[in-house]
Amino acid sequence: MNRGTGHPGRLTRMTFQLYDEQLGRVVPFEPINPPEVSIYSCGLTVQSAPHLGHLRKEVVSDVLKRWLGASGYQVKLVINITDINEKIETKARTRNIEWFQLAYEVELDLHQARRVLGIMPPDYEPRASGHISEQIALVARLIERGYAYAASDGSGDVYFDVRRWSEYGQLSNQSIDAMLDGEEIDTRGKHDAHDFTLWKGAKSSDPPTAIWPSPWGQGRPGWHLECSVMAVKYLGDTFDIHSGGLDLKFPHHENEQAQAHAAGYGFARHWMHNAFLTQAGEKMSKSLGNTASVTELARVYPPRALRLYLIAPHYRSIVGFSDDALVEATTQLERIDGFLARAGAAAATEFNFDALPTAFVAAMNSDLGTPAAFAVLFDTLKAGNKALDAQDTVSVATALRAVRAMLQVLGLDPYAPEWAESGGNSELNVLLDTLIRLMLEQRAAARERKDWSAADAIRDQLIASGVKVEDSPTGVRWSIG
RNA sequence: GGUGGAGUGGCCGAGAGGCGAGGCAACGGACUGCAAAUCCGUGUACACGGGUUCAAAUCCCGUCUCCACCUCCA
Repeated sequence: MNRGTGHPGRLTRMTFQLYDEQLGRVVPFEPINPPEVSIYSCGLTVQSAPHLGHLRKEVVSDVLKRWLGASGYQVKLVINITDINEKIETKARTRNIEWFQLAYEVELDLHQARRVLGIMPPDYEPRASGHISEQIALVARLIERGYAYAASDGSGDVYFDVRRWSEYGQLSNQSIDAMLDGEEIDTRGKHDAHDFTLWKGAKSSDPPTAIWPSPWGQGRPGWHLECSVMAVKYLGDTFDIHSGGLDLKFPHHENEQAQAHAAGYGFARHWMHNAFLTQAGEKMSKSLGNTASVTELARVYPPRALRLYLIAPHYRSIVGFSDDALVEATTQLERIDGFLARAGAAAATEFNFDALPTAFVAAMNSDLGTPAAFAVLFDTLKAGNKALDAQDTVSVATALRAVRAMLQVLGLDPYAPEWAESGGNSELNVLLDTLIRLMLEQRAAARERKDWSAADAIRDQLIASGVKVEDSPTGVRWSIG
């Protein structure tokens, strides 16, 4: 990525604002060690292929990273892989494979889905199973400090003592006494039903490859523990942003924070939660069975349209999934690409972030305000189109530079390397172009002799084959559409 | 029961006291041989009932409906 040299870093760096859930308003973002920014984003439990809702989270952290990068920060993004989970084991068993095989399979699916949507890989992607010793150390530390205890029922479990930690509930603004009692929860061995598991004693049904020795006997770490450990290990005791889906706010993030703070870590300075993708008004989730597969959708819609659809609404807004919305996103993308083509954009075109319109910068700085940012993009597109009509090449070039820079931030620039492979086989493209140009020459000849029916017949054939033909003062252009 | 969020024009989707974000669709016009693309124009939108104010989609009170979390979940 060409960051340019004189990007507006200094300006934007001071003014980026993020929504603070506890205060209910945006607050200035102040990194601990500028220009570095450390972000931990809760990753997938790799039990089945990711759906579009999961990818919304990925795309949000990708845009956040791109924006902070464009603003002059050096971003370190860590996204974990949760590969220790009973559902993974159960599913693997039904397929007669090991849990780690299934986990790895899904991890590869996730990577593929990221590539499809032009999401840059995180800077590191640790797996929970690779951090057992660190997790055991954290449990021991919490016991030592009096915030955790081994179960008295011989189960080998270790729990976090929520009543001993007075700030428990702070992140999600809940009090233990007001929470559901949860008669369903097996409270044996717990001081309080809300105490959560740090270490789970082994059960006879556990695969031998999924249990580890510990001071409390054979077992495995609890889910919440993994993230606390990996975040601290890779980003430090205190880091800038911790993000994830809204459903993780409680209990996962609450518990993560409780453990980390009780262990004496500063932990996350900002929490960021993205809202869900919904289907018919309900959260898209595996358990509801209303998920949309990324790879399947990518066969129907241009992948960049999927990405546009995911980032055009604000990250804290619920987004309703529908085919109509994806069709619309595709149309919007065509508007963008139409301008790029007419303005003569090419991979080699120079651009940098100085070209970003100030309104775009302001929008992005305001809690990653992508809706307003897209409004600026479309305004610029209109200005560029007008300049094109007026043959004002200077204004066209200005608009093009601005559009390219904005698309770069949004991860939608078709000439960026992440979309290069979606361009298909270049030899085939050259061949296709030659053939279509042949037909267009025949059409031009027919038009020359005012044989409209012959000219239109050629165009109709092309349209029927999925090739769009556009006449313009500077010549004919074709595109697949 | 607790916590948080939502209800905006045909549709999607912003905003959060005054001047109609943006997009898609539709209609009219310009351009075109005709189209396509592009541009110009066209909309008395803010769940309901009260209140505050010179001014309310935005603030206050009440009501209804919906969603999420409190259990594995982006």
